[in-house]
Amino acid sequence: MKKKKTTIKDIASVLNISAAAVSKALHNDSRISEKTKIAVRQVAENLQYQPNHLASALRSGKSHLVGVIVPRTNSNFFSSVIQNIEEVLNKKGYSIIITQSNESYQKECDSIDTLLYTQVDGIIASMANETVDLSAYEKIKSKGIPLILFDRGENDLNVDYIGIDDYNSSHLIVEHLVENGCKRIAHIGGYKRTRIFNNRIRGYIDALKKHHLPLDDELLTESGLTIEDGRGKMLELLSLDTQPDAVYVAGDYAALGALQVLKEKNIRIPEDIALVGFGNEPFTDMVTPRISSVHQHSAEIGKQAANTFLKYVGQDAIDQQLNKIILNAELIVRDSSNKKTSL
Amino acid sequence: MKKKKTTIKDIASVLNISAAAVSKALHNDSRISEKTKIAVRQVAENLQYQPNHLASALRSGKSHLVGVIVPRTNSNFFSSVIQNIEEVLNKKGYSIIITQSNESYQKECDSIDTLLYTQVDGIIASMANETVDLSAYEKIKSKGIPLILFDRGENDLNVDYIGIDDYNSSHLIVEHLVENGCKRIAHIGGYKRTRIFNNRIRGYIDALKKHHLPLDDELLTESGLTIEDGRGKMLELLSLDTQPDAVYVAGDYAALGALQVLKEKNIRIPEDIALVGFGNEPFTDMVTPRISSVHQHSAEIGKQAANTFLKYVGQDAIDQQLNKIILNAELIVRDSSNKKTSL
DNA sequence: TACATTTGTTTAAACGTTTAAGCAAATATA
DNA sequence: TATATTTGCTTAAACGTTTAAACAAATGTA
Repeated sequence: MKKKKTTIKDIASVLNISAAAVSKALHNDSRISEKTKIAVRQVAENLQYQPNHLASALRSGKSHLVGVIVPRTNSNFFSSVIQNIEEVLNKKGYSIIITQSNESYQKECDSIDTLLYTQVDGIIASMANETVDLSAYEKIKSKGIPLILFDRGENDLNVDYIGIDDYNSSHLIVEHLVENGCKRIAHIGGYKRTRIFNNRIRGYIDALKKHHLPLDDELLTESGLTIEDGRGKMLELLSLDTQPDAVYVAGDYAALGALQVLKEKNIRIPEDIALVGFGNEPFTDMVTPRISSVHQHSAEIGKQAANTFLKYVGQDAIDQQLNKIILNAELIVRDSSNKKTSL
Repeated sequence: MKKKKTTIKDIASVLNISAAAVSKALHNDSRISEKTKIAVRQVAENLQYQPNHLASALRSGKSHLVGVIVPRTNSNFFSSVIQNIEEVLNKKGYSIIITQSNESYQKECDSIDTLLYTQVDGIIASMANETVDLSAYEKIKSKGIPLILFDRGENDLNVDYIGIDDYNSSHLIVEHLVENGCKRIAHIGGYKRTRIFNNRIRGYIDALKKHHLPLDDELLTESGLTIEDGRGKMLELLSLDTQPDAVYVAGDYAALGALQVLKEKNIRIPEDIALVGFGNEPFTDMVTPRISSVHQHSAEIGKQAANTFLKYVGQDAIDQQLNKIILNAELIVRDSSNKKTSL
């Protein structure tokens, strides 16, 4: 009862030729006659032949599969990156296997094992927040397949990286807030151990200095940047003796939490406190007031990551270097921080 | 320079035993001595042995890969379903390959081909809006691997299906609106050719009848349910001679578009017009006013889909039937339709 | 006509596993 | 002691491709 799959041999026996000839015909080899090719294609069609990837990948040593590891897929940023990676790679005959780390180091290690086991030709990854031990990533490198990091990267791995200029983004934001008359700017940041959040924090500090603004420890906090974190940190900021007149949040979800608190406390936005998020998640444009945020060029990041992988395809020896592609982020100014239009 | 991967043979030659023995040792075969097993595991560790999935899958005929096809991953519903599918399947040693159809029939066909080519052991899918020709799905069935549909299904395929009770959800919504004093309820629906949207429309019509409300053609529209569609259809409804006092939108994104229009026109929600969405996307709880919506039990759907697949694993002959698992959806009442709390 | 090249195909090995079958040695059974 | 069973391994084939090497036939060249 089990359905027998048609193989190259079945086609061969129908036409009384060798399996090798069939294989070559299907690959349009120049040494196969046009007549045979047409016949092979015809029979393949009739028998509903489906090439077996496992066999060809095993034989050729190329699986034409690329692993993609992201913290989660349900943020607009990551799903947009993925979509663009897929688009570029599909055109070149590659499929992608997506795995989510859920920000867990353990899950990330498992994912890497699964991907290596599946014999992917390369891995494109954005690291989990938790990840500090790089051995799992070293393992990828040791297998001799290309590893491309994006957004959440790590210099020490010495591989290609695509991301935005986080340090400079903070400058843009602080500058914008200063222009809007803010003088006491707080930062609800991510964990410093994650490079991108560290860069945002450094940028924040340096930008304050540049504009001769007070650098107050109590205005700078670290968290996981969930909605709840945003609420909690905002409440803390409000309980200070001197409240900030602007809050720059390193993630949109946390910015949303902060926004909720401000609204509940009937604090006017942006008049009393201006708010800027990071990531330009679609909801920042949906809530009231709309939240200013930083657009991360997710589509571009995805495309560049895919192209970087393709650069290595066909190379015998993969010798990767720390090669950073840094895109300029764009600040999207909306109601939550724009005092000028609300005049 | 190319890095040589360690194989089972390398381990065998180190220990001076056969490759078969190594294979069995790694699979904990009872006919291999404990001593050998320990030695094998030790050497495997030392040589950084990574089993080759392609080879084992080819030989055993089981790839332990499951394909998942969704319209897109960036909705909360789909990413939650995926996450739960992955969770259940990972525990049983399966990995998933996710592909997005982007609501395109062509892309869906390509995805199916890629998945079959990759020799997945089964496919879990939610169909694209565009899809009417079922031949690509018939092809999956003809390969003798299980096909599980969720959310966007099709009876004619005679396979397992997991979804919510769309027809009844419409009843819940209409009932809720009637209880809130609404008498002229419009429906911004999806395309009737998609079964779930058809069911929502049928439910809407029948519920109106049940409550002896006018069934007015101009109150019932079809669209792709994007934000833009929601805006357009809402504007149409507002231009009617007698405006509705409630709008039931079959998708949250379109509901958001409708909400934007209502706010722009300074129409009070829910007093002048009550609004209900569908899908319980996180942003429905973020916007002002918060949008009432229907929770689709995405986690449960994912788990059930995965378990349904697992049911077929190990069966020689897959003989699928139209077997529907229908979950009860839950109406989450929020500000946009709740007149009682605003009294 | 003799030799070289091109064309179209076949043969056979290989990719890294798994697994049925076989077999010798060790152990148990009578 | 002779026979049966168990233990621990080996051998060899198979999974469905790809591909290097070989080769006969057809065609080109001198």
